[in-house]
Amino acid sequence: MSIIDELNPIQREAVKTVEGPVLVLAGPGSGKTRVLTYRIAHLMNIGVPAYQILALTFTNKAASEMKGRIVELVGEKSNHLWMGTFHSIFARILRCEAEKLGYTKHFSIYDTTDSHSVICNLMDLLGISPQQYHPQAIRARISHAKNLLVSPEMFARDASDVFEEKTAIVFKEYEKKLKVNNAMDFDDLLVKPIELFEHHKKVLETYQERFRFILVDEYQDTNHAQYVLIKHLAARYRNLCIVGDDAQSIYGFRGADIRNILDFKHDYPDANIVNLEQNYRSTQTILAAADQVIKKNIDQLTKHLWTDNPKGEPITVLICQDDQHEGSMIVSRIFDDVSRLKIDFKDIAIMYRTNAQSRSIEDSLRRNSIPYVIIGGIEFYQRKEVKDVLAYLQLIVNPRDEESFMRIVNYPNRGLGETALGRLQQFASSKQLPLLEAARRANELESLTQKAKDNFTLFALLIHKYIQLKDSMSASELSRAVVDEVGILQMFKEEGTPEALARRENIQELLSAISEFSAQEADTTLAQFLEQVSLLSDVDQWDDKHNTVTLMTLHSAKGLEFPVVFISGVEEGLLPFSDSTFETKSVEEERRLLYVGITRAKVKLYLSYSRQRFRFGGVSYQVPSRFLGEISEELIQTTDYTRDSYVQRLRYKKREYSTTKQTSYYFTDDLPDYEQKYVEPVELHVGNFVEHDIFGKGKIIEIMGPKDSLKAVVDFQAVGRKNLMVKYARLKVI
DNA sequence: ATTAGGCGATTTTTT
DNA sequence: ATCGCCTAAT
Repeated sequence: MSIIDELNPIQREAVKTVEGPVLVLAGPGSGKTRVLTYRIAHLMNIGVPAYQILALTFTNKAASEMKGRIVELVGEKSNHLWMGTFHSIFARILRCEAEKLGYTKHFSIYDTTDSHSVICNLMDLLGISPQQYHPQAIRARISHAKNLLVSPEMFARDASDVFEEKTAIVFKEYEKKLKVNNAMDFDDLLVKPIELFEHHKKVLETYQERFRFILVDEYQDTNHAQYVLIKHLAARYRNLCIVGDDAQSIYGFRGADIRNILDFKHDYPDANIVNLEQNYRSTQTILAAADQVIKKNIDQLTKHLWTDNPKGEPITVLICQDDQHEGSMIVSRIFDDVSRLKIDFKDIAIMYRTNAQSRSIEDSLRRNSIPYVIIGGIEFYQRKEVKDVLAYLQLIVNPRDEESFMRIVNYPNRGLGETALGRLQQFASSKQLPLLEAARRANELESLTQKAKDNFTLFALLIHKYIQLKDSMSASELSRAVVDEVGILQMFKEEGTPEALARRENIQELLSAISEFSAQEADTTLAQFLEQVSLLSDVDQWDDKHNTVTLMTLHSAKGLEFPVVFISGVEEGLLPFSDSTFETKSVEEERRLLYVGITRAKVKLYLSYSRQRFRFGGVSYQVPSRFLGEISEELIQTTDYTRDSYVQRLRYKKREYSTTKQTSYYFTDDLPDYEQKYVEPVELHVGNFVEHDIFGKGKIIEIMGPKDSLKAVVDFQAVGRKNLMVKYARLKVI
C-alpha cells in the first residue's frame, strides 16, 4: 500500500503534484501538516534525494515533529533533509558563506534585547535623548525597514519627519556597529542571504541547484525579505510548494505581508491551487463560530470550511466581574470539564492576548493546585544569569562581540563602573580596537585607576586563555571550566539567599543543557549550541509530555490544538487591542487572531470577559469585544456571573461531586465575601506565619499602605526581614 | 568621583 | 521579575 492512500482525494492531489508551483490553501484543522509530511515522504519515495529538499517551517518544534513523522514514513533516507525555520536554515547557510560578506563564521546572533541594548548605547553616544525618542520605537522602525530591504541610505533619503531622521542616524550607526561586532540580528539572518545571493550569482546558483524542491509552511506569515529569498531560491526549478491560510495571518506587526499569499497567483500564474476545506479538528459549532467571525474581514480569499464532526456543545461565554474572578471561573470550569469530559489537564489550554493577563489566571490555578505551564513570558534562556553565562561563552567564540563584552566585563563585580567603561570605549574607538583588545592594553590608559587597569587586564587574560583552549576542549568542558574559574556558582553560594540559590540552579541546569546537547551528536561545538539557543522560540521550549494545563498568548497558539480551549479577556481594548481599533487593517488582524484561537479547540470552547480589570496600574472598566457580537446567539450559551448582585458578593465553590451540569457551583457564606477577597487575596494579620515561594517561611511584623498596594514586612527564617508588596508576593498563611 | 544597592514603576503580539 | 533612577557608602 502506498502511503498516499491514507489521504483524502484533495490532500492526495496536493501531495502528488510535485512539479511546478503549488499553492495549498489550508484551512485550520484540514490536515496541513499531514500534507506537508506526506509530500516530502512522497518526493523521497519517487527518488528525490533528501538533500535536494528544503522545508521551511514557522517553529523549530513543528520542524522536529514533522521530521520525526517523516522518519517513520520513509526511514533513514530522510537524514539529509533540510528542515527548519527560516532563521535557523539561513543562519546555517550564512555560517558557510560568512567570509564573502565580511563576517567570520563565528558571528554572534543578537536577539531583540541585544539589539535594543546596542541602540541605547549608540543613542547615548550620538546624543539622542531616549526620553524623546523611544529606543524601542527606533528599534522597531529599523527592523521594519530591514525587512522591507531598505538600506540606511534609502531610509535617510526618505525620512519625512524628525523621528525618522533620528532613526536614520541610529540605523546607519547600528549597521556599522553590528558589522564591527561580527554580529547579526534576527533581520540580518534573512537580509544578508539576499545580499549574498544578489552579489554572488555563483553562490545563488549552487543553492538553486541544491534545493530543487522547496516547501514553505505558514506562508501567510512570511515578510518581504522571506518572500524575496524564496523567489531567488525557487527561480530555477520552480518546484515550490507553499502552504498557508490567509485567515491565519497574525504577524503583520513583525512585517509579515499577507499580500505574499494573496498575490501568489500573480507571481506564479501557472500555479496549481489546492483548497483544503474539510476540517478534521473541531465540532460543527466551533467551526461555525470561527467562520462567522472571519467572514467580517473584507481582505481575504473566500473558503468554505466544512466538517463531518458532530455538532458538539455550544460555546460558553463567561461574564465575570474582574480578572481575579475570571481566573476563578475558568478554574471551576476546568474542574468541571475534567470530570465531565473525562479529559486530563494537558488537554486544556488557556489563551490570552497579552502575557500580562496570565498573572490572575496563574493565581487561581495555583490556589487550586492545578499544574500548569506557561509558554513564553520569562523563559529560561532569557534569565539574566543564564544570559550572562552565555555572554561569556559568546565572547570566547566571537571576541569582537562588544555586546557580550559589555554585559559581563563587570559581572561578577570587578569595580568597573560606568566611567571606567566609558573611558575604555573611548580608548578603543580612538585606536580602532575591539573592546577586548583595549581591555588587554588597559595599562596604556592613564585616566584609569590602577585597580581598574588591573581588573580590565585580568578579565582580558581570562577570556584570552579560553580562546586558546576552546578548540582543545568540548563545549561542556569549556563552559564548566569558565563558570568555575569566574566563580559564578561560588558567588551565588556565598550570597546564600534563596534567590541566589535558585540562580545557581539555573546555571547548573544550563551546564547540563550544554552537556546534553554535546551528547546528542559527536563534535558539536559551543558555537552550535549558542546558535541553537538564540533561535529557539517560546513554543520550542515547551515540553508537552507533562499533564499540565497550558497557558499561552494567542500568537503562540498557532499550529496547536487542544480538546478544550479558553480564550480570556475577549474585551474591547484587549481583543481587539486598543492601539489597533483605529485602523481597519489592524482590526482585521485582531479578528484573525481570535479566529486562530477559536479554531484551536476540538470539542469545547470558552470565551470569557471581565467587566473590569487591572490595567496600566489602575482599574479599567471593560466592554465586551465587538467580535463576540459577530457570533450568532444559537451557538452560544452565556453564563453571567455578574448579573445577580447576590452572586457578586458571595464566593463560589466547586461542589465535590455533581450530577447536574447547570448547578455545578454553589455559594457559601462561610468564606470571606467577594469584595474582600478581591483586594486582599489572602487575609493577612500581624503575627501570622506565612510562606513565600522564594523566601520560605516567616512571620508578619507589620502591614501598611493603601488597600490596593498593601505592603507587609515579613521576618523570614532564612533571609530575615523583607518588605513585600502583598499583591505580588503570593503569601500563603500557614 | 564612583560604584553599589535599594526602591519604585512597569503592560502587545515575536523569529 | 526586571529595568531605571536615586541615594548612601567607599
